[in-house]
Amino acid sequence: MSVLNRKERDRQLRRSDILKAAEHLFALKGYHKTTIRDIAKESQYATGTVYLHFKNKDDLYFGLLEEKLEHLLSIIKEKTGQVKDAKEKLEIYIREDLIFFEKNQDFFQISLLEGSELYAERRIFKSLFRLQMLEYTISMLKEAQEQGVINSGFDPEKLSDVLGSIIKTVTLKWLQEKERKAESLVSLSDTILRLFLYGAANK
Amino acid sequence: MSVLNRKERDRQLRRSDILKAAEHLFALKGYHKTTIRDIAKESQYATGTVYLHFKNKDDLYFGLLEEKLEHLLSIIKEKTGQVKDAKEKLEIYIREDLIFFEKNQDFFQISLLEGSELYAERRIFKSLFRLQMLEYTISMLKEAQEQGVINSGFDPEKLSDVLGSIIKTVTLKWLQEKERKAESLVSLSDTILRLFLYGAANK
DNA sequence: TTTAATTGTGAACACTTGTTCACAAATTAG
DNA sequence: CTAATTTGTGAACAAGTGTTCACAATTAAA
Repeated sequence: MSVLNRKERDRQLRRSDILKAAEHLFALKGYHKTTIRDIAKESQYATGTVYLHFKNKDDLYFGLLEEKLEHLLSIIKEKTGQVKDAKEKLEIYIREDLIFFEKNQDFFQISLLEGSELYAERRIFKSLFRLQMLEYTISMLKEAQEQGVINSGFDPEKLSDVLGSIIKTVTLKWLQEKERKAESLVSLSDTILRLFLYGAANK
Repeated sequence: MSVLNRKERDRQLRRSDILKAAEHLFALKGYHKTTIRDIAKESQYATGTVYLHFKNKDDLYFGLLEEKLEHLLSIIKEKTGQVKDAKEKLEIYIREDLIFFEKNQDFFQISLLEGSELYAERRIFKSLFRLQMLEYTISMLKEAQEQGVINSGFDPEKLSDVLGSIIKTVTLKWLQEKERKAESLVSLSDTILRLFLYGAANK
């Protein structure tokens, strides 16, 4: 049994070596420009070994992406679970997004850039995670509308897209100018909330 | 001379045949999945002929993109040229963007999706057009701040990104649900302006 | 009409890259 | 320690694709 454990553990280690290399390279060069050979080399295995642990390149990339985003959703759900106030919920939602992106900035630098292009046709991503996240965000916004925090004139789905794109845009901008790393990404969450709720107008 | 003209005209016709096919295919399948063979076939020429008119694939794609966006910028500049009021300017800016995207929806369906991924490293796009558009938008927003229409607390560059991303998001959403084509894209410009200026909050 | 120049053609080239597979190495079982 | 099983290896395969080029077809010049 201890043998089986070691075997399994070694297997997991190898898998995780490869995942780590893949994450690093995808982050560095994006999906299209990262080859299986690259990943094998960086993780110091042979090309074929990668296929002992992952079905194919898509599996590797989308598995990674989905894993990360599922994690984000679970964090958000957990943190907002007990909160009743819609505005506070929104605040937490934005903040946790930013904290997560900041923590995983290497990976998301490219993922956010590649944006929707890749996802447009990948079954997994389209069906599984995305819908869940969207569903959660929409329900949160609807709640805010019911509580009178958000104007009911707006379509919640559209609002969800807009909020998501603002977060994405601000994150990308932050990532690109991280030389002057004066401010942390999460420190921008107030700005985003304010912009989303009250707009850019001068009072 | 009339001979020379016919020659040149035929040449332009061929060039435009190819451009048209390219536009159609890029719109349909995106940059990566459109091959020179595809373009040649659709425009009913041989593969090599494409290279008689365009240096390479990049040249074709980015030429097309840049041409379109330069056109958009020129329209915006023209329409806002005589307008003094910052809010009205902003209104026109948004409206003309939407009109343009609606008019060129085939092309932008994919271009917007592919988003920044491709551009990240292409010299031309990075330097030439993008900066001009950004510059114009920023100056417009600064003017709005000076006129007291927009809160000076926000960084104009960030605002420009956010506004751009809202327009992009709403456009993409509209493109994707164009079955229920009840509303035109341009009819959404009020919503965008309102959202951008006053936010989603309930008054 | 014949010759020269231009233009179109698509097969061939060069390269990339995801994936497989026969073989080697290592590990486990007897 | 030997045989059997599992696992790792990287060369080879297959498919795709941007680009070129020798040749053919067409057009212009003489």
